[in-house]
Amino acid sequence: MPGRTPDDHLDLDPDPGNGDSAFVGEAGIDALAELGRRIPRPAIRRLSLYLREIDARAEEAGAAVPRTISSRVLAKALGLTDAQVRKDLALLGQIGQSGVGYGFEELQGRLREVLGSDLRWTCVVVGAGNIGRAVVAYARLADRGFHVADIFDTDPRVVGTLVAGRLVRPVDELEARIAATSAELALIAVPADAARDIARRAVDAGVRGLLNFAPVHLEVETRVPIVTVDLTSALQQLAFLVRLDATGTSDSFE
Amino acid sequence: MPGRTPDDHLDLDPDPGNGDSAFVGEAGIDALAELGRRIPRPAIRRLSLYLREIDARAEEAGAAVPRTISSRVLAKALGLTDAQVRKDLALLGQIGQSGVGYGFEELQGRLREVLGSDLRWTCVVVGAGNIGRAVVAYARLADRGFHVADIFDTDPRVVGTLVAGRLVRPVDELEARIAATSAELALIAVPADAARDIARRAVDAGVRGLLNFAPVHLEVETRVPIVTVDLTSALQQLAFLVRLDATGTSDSFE
DNA sequence: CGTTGTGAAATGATTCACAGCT
DNA sequence: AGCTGTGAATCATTTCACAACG
Repeated sequence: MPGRTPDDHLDLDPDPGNGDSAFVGEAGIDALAELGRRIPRPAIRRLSLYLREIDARAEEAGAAVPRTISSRVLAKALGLTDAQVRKDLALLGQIGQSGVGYGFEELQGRLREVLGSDLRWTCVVVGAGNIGRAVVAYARLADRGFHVADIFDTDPRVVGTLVAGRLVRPVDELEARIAATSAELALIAVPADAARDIARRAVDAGVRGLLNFAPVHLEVETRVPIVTVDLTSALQQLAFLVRLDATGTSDSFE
Repeated sequence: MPGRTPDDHLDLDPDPGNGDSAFVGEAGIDALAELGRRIPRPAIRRLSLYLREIDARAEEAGAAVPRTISSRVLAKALGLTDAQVRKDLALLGQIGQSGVGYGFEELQGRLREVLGSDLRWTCVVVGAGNIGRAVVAYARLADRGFHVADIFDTDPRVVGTLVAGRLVRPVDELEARIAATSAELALIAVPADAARDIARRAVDAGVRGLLNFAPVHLEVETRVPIVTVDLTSALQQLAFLVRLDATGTSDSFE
């Protein structure tokens, strides 16, 4: 039953009334918005790992995808506990079946839905240095719905050249291109001292989220989600763990 | 899941009896010995941010570095609370001064000590694709003590070429070169299906920590710290947050 | 059997609030 | 005044344990 829980946890349907979730697993976006408010941050990261694992298994299995997959199997593959997996997946609504597991393709579909992998995200990449080029050339992204519309740089020696088949544009055109392409995400791969300015400009031009590779804390007046990936910080954390002789896996951002 | 925890926290706790850190290693004594306490995982990440911020300020200030810096100032720069900063820095021992703040250079030195930035870390990079090349070319790493000794690839068209002035070696030489250079860290930038094998080989050859860019969960028999940076996962998390209209900053790994 | 979903307990992390120092 | 360090309180997340189900 699509039980509403008195306390916290679990799924759609905050208020009495609208039972728009009568259909299995095909919850709408508004339901997602409500749902999201109750999803712990760490769980968001893991949801993306579940989808990654399931997609990998689907690809490997070819036509012979399993009918179901259990929390135990997912947990072992990702180094988590089965209880953790169940708690996370329960956030998506009643989707598993007692004694059986989770319907493989149903779970895959639901995760895609929730994570927005079934949508097309238009991105701009700012900075055509090593990181920017690596991102643009990363084919995997397009498979996941992330589409690079444009790449920008300031260096006149780089502007006008091709990177992964794409013309590098001068960064002056940033605002105009964001508007023209309706880009939702900006991937910032410029040096630290330029990142804040680019972030502000991108957000002012209408971008709704930032992925930041520069080693600075970004803050913009019109607040949008910002995820930072800092290579140096990741290495320092690793080095720290090595010195402590800690064993274990860590997933790291910034 | 008998025996092993899906570890998220370090609880290396060599010295059970901690009688109020009376000992303050202000000199360059063994930093971590005194630090025999449980450090929250999130705090490790933040410590590296503190050092990043302080280094940035030192560089900007040139010769005129401030004498002290307060938790409030650090907090505001990094989007944290001052209490959080104090709690974190208190982990390093009695290092601040009531009513004054933290000695700027003392804090800088202590953070470097604790994070191992004053050490020389020898790394190998496996995979000379876009990400591998970006890592090798990232000059900033050497400043932080991370030195790339070798870079490897399997592709015969890439082996023998130069990447950022370094000769790309065949991956068959991995073990021999790790031994020869005493490399402590391996940065894995190969496709997902090759990553597990490389991880195992690197660890067997003596590496003590892994930085993983491949979108897989790595596990090796001889357990060593592993930090994963997954670009796709980062983007998916960002996309999820955008759809929720969540505002806020997140630091992300894997 | 094996499996999910989930309250309840346990653990972990952050924030509060303030004593005490400069 | 401004500041740190820290116990206590709050908040968040994970793990436990088990009823219900196939």
